[in-house]
Amino acid sequence: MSGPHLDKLLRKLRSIASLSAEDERAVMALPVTIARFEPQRDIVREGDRPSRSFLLASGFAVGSKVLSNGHRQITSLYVSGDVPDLQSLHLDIMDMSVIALVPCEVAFIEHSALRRLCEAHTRLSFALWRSTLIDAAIYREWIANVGQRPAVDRAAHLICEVMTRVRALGLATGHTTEFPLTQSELADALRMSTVHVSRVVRDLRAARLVEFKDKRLHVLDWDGLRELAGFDPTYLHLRELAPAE
Amino acid sequence: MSGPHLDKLLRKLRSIASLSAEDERAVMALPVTIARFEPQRDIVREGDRPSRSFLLASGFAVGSKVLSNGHRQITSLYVSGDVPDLQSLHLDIMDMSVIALVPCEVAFIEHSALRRLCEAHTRLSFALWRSTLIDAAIYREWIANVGQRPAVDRAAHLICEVMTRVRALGLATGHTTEFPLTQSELADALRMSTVHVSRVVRDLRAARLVEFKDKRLHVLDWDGLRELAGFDPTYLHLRELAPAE
DNA sequence: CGAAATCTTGAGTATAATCAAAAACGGTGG
DNA sequence: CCACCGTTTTTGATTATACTCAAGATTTCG
Repeated sequence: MSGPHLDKLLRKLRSIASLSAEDERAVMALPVTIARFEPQRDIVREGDRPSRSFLLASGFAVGSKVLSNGHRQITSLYVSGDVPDLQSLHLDIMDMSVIALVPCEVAFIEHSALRRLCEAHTRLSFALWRSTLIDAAIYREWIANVGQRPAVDRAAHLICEVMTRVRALGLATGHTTEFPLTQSELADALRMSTVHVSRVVRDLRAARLVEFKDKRLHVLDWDGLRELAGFDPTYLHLRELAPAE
Repeated sequence: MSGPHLDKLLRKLRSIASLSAEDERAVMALPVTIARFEPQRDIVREGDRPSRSFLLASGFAVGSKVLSNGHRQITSLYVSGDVPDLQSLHLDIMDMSVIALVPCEVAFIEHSALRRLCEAHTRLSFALWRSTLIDAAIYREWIANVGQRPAVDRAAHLICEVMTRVRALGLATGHTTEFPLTQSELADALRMSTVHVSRVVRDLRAARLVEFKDKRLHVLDWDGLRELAGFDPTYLHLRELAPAE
């Protein structure tokens, strides 16, 4: 069952690597199982030992870890085209959960099929490896963001990252995109209380940098936001950065 | 020029994957260039485009990012056996620097040689990929640590991680190991001021959990420290966790 | 429309930052 | 070995950023 779902994966891989026609055919030939997850449902859970990975074909999801003190940290955001648990191909146990924020279409791909693909197509294997390395680069930036930026800059940086990523995948119209995080979820991503998120968002709005409406994000002043955040997209390792406007 | 340096790489790979005799021979046959870096020297720099990766054969290094606001975040710690910039095999530009904290012996390995190795030995390719995925898992945990734990727990968690990693590599004697970070460097890793690190370290000492002396770390009460930190080593994805004592 | 969730605002507080200065340490050369 | 220098660590006092608590407004959704 291929269909339009694997298109999303191709689009993602093309944004970070160059593939041959043969590579693309091999990707499109992957057998997948389609499933749908409602908001707040776990797609995989910390502690699971998956025998397959999944492509997020549509929707919006987050990766999260719950600590022994009960606090939750959101470690990553996923949009359509991402393969949030590709790591499970080589790591047996999940050390985070992936949670749907909106209704998500998901295409499961058996690890065995992925392994065969990697063994037969070195360039594709390297492209998938590269994809996981970019995930790691994003984690590094998040450590720095969560660690060293003041609250407003931190929020601005997250917004810059999301906007750059969705634009690279052609998922944004101008500087507007889906952004279904509640302020409580933003708080868990940005190590802030929900109260403080509310104030920070108010400040960003007052500075006429961004606007939130209907679970969508509008960046009104990209250059201003980028400067506030100190955002440099190098760490996203995109093949060609989408033009700023 | 192989020699004892590549032994360290083998030991590391064995701690996270199982290799055939043939795989091990192929690793030992890698051509390397040996270099030595003095404390505080950059081994690679943010913005570099390396044509080789390096094995840290001995010493202790950190990965760090400097933000536009001038603050520095240490994103990772590296001990002998680690290949801190293995990512550069598939990511052209460095998004962090790696800095020696003590005199470090380094074995450079050309990317071309690594690529040939991966193409010829699928199992080794997967082991190296796995190694980068474990790095990513550690980043995830750091995001959670920096984001959601109070200062003392945060420091305790970092110490637990280091101790577990060096013990898995056989680099510790009991619960004592090399630990050359100054409090200022700890501050950059744990998002604390140096003043606060001093107080936190005093508290850990007062609780008779750890002791620092001669750039070495002694864990006096492993279970107490682990409990304080809420430390669960799952995310390190070690093949067999070294026994706690 | 009503109930639940989310967001906003204000007031008081806590954790950790900053500032400042002194003590301890580590390496170097006399 | 010891005196000296720069670095690192410690301690105290003050301040700031962001948290908690609490209540009210708004939005979302069945």
